[in-house]
Amino acid sequence: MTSRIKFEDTVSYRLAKVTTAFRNSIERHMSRIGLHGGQIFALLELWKQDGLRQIDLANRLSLAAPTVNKMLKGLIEINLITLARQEDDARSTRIYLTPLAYKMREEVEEQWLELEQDSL
Amino acid sequence: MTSRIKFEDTVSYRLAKVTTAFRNSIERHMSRIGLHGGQIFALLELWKQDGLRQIDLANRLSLAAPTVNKMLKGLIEINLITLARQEDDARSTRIYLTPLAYKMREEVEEQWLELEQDSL
DNA sequence: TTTTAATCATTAGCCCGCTAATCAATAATA
DNA sequence: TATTATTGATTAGCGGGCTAATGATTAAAA
Repeated sequence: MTSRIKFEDTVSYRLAKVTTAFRNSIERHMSRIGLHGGQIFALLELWKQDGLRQIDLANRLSLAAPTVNKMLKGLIEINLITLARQEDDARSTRIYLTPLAYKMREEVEEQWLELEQDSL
Repeated sequence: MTSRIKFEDTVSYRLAKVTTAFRNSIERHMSRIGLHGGQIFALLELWKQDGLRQIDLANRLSLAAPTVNKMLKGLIEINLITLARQEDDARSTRIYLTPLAYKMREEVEEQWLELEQDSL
């Protein structure tokens, strides 16, 4: 007879449950202002520093390059960022927030605080 | 001047970081035995009780029906489950583990324990 | 200088979540 | 009984994560 783990009693199991629930919570809150969960984090970084390259953003968010690339397309779609190729290095593109993105900061902060309440 | 949140200092922000890191960790561990992160949880439930309907599994995992449906296709693909239509109710299908799925339990438990170590 | 290596962005394709919409079958009601 | 509502599975489509593979550009090395 092999040892049987009670998965439900493990930290990992509970953590896994929490993660999905929390991701849903972010999505629910941010959808109220027309955003998706992941997009917030890109905006946070760009509010701190505009004009990042994709690779910089990927590093700061600890995400893979294609993940960021796809996310940026979504942000361009809803008019929150623009991409501009660099003249000094034709490989990279720089990411710039639109005026709309700066305006949205307050709304995001509101939802973030509500999320914070729910999370506790 | 509007109040500016330091997102990095919020619980939600840190929790969000943890969620992605943890999901990656599950994926990394389970990929060693040819599984994906989400598939584990379906197996856990079916080890507890075989022959569930899709809707039952969805409820127990707190997942949407299409999510489960898609996941099951992946599990069929790697020969871990089979689906069988019910004769008493032609709407539902019952999910049955294959012998291979029962054999894999030990491997999964091993990886789960390693994951547990990493999570702490 | 020419070749090679490293860097950045991108595409393709997969898993894991979701919602909305559809279809078939069953249950409930008029 | 005939109609209507509910249920279960499925499809389509999207966001958000990943790896692998390409292509273009730049940097480094021979």
